[in-house]
Amino acid sequence: MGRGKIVIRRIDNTTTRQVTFSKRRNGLLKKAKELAVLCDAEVGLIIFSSTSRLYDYASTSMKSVIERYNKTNEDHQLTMHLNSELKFWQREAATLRQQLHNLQENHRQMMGVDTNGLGFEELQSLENKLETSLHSIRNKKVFILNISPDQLPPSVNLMHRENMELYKTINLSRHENMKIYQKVNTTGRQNGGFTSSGSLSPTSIDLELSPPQQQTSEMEEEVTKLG
Amino acid sequence: MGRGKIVIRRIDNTTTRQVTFSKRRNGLLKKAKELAVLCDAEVGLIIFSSTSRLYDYASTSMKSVIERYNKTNEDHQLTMHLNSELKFWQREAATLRQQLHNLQENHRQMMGVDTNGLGFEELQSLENKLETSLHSIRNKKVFILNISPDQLPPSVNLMHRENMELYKTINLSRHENMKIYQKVNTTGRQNGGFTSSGSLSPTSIDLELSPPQQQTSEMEEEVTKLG
DNA sequence: AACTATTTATAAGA
DNA sequence: TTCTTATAAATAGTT
Repeated sequence: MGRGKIVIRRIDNTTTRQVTFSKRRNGLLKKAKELAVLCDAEVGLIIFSSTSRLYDYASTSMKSVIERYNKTNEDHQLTMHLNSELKFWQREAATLRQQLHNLQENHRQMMGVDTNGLGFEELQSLENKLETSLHSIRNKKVFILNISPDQLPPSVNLMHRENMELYKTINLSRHENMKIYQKVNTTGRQNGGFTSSGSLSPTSIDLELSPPQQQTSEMEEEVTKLG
Repeated sequence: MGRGKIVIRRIDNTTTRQVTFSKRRNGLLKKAKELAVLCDAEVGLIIFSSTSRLYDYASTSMKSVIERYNKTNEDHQLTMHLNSELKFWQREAATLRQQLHNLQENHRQMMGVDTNGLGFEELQSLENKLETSLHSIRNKKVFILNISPDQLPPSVNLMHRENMELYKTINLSRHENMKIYQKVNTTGRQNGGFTSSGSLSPTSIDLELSPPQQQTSEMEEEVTKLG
């Protein structure tokens, strides 16, 4: 805004630079004042010339402006910090919620509830898992019983034998069911109409004890804990 | 610089004020940047809107600008303080110098030197002062002598009596001089040609002792100190 | 947020 | 530094 247009870069000529500094400094100070008055703003302006001379303006007082600035800055930094922390915990909560949900679903399926959406193969897999789990648990129990059969009441030993018989019977029926399924489901595999309802579901039978199959090292570790 | 000229006072209309704030704030920030770049200056600008929102610009960093400002301000305040202190002591020195000068002049006059610029009346006044002073001093001396005349060597008592006689003689001659002056100087009073030179000046006679005129309470106070 | 008639700022020259 | 002036830039009021 003058006789000629200029590009905004450092003015090389010292005299010109100083003259321009003087003019623009006054212009800037004037406009700072105007903004403060017109718009009811608190304004602080500090200018150091290249020769280190100070020129300043503050609508209230520089002390007040700087203190307010520092306070605002502190608040801002605190806000930013709290914000990032908040986001971290929100993400953490979302992850945990997801994990919880997965676990709940898994648990419901393990408990034989909410298995309508599962195909046979999935049910089979679930059954196998439960079987494995049951075996493991039974083994542990049997192991404990074997350690001190004499210390248990005779009624328990009786029950044990009784259950062994029942287990054998059930195991046989399971193998039969398997054969039937393999005959029916020679080709298609997706949701072949089999559900976990009725007497065909092995998981619905509530077994308490397993036959006395000895299991190994893992169990011995448990024994040391129990001893 | 717009469709109409405006006066620089708070804009009452809220919307207009906010719009103007937005425009002028941007303009101010732009000009602050331009000044910093064009003139190689360090600039810091802090603006709080009336709604307490912060807008700021610093050519280096606000921290740097504020630190430099505080440092400069400290230096400035220190300079101001030293300056005022300097001025105080300069004034103090001038006062003392003046007092010293006055006292020196007075002393010279009391000593009978540099009395050329004085008129007769002034000389008379000076003489009276010296007389009074002499009386006072003599009284004190006499008082001391009267306290313990036996403790002094006989030569001092002799001198005392001798001086008493001399004092009477001189006193008489002084009164004669006074009469002569009053005859000569019946009308004019300003520097009537009389100076402190020659045998007419009573102050040039060196008297040591006064006649034994008793003086009062003031002297008794002095005695207690001497005792 | 854009537009534009004006005012204002200022670059260059004296 | 200060003044002048042609011109660039900013912006007040309007759409």
